[in-house]
Amino acid sequence: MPRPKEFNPDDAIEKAMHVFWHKGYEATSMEDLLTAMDLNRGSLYDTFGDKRQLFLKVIDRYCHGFVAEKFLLLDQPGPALPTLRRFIHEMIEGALADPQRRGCLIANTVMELSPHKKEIAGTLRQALKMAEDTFFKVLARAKQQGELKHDKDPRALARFLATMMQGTIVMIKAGASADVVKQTAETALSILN
Amino acid sequence: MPRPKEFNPDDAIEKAMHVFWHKGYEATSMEDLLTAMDLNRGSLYDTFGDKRQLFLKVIDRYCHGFVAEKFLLLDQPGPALPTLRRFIHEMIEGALADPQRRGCLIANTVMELSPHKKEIAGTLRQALKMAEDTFFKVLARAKQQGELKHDKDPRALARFLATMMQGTIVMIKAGASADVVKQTAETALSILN
DNA sequence: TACATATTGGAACGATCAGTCAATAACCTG
DNA sequence: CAGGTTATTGACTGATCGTTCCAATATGTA
Repeated sequence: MPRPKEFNPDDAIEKAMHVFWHKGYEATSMEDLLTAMDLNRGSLYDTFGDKRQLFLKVIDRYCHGFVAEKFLLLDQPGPALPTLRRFIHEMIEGALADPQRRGCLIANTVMELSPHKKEIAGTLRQALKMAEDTFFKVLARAKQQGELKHDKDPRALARFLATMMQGTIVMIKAGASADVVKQTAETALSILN
Repeated sequence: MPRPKEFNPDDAIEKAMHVFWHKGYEATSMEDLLTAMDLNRGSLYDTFGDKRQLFLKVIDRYCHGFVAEKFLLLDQPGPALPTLRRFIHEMIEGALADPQRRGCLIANTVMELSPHKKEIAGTLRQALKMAEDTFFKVLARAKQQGELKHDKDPRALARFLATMMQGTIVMIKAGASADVVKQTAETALSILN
């Protein structure tokens, strides 16, 4: 049996995630990653492969270990619409609370890389689809429970909410004030009435 | 009087714009720009300064000579809401028709650079504010002309539309289908009813 | 004709880029 | 303790980055 690693690969991935999240893919250098992850070139390349492979792992980690967990809140039983409203609200509060205003790593990557790198575009589409589907489930439940009028289309509303969420991220990154962002979200949510 | 330039600086800026629009700021090299603009290093640096200054000129050009012109459509007299709907529709058609799905240079730059580069963030915020204000004007006019119910808030709706527009751009860059994008826009516009 | 300036093409700058490699150190098993 | 295996380390690669500079050439005006 070999010598064990001196670092935790999961922790290292998470540290790399924050760098990519902050600076974007192109602007992040291996030097940045090495210092942030606090390991040496050899260890990084041996463990995670090159920059592209590391980034794919980071994206995967962000989607499954960071975003998915928050969307779990929407799967709880009980009143659906209040839960949905609370979720949106918390998402916005979280994005506003980040002093760096990094927004969403998925949206950032969509904007930076999606048109060029096909392999990663698939993963990103999948993540957005997951968000849409989760919205759909909670909206369908809301309709079933009589919280949503009969003429509302849960699928269309889910797509609308997903799109609105991305737009909100853009506005937050652009420096919009908290008040304006929240008011705009309320306007958007009024479509559920 | 000196020898005149052999190239049209405006055309050169526009060519540079398309490169930045396609690849983003960081991923665009001076080499890319030189070949696209079809001029030499000396000419480029003498005329436009360094990469950062050139990019600022590009952004300015995009905002004033590319976007502003399209928003002029909203200033026409007559029925306001149909004009607004047509504008949104055309914006989406244009973005979908671009085979490269480059989205919006302003949104791209907000996502890539806004949190880091303060000087450019101001220009971007200004551009987004212009969009919001133009939406506001047309919505205020709609309300005045009785096309919009009395309980609707033009300012809130304008911010909503601006945010929705950005979200739509993200979805288009993420590869959403034309049908879904248009349906989602219709859902968003139903808020005006 | 002569001066002034722009273009051209390329050489070269230091810095940084992503990635490689071999020597060294640390650990586990036997 | 010894032998084997792997992690760590830091120097090193070639390529590319943005930028500067220069000498040669071309073209306008005075």
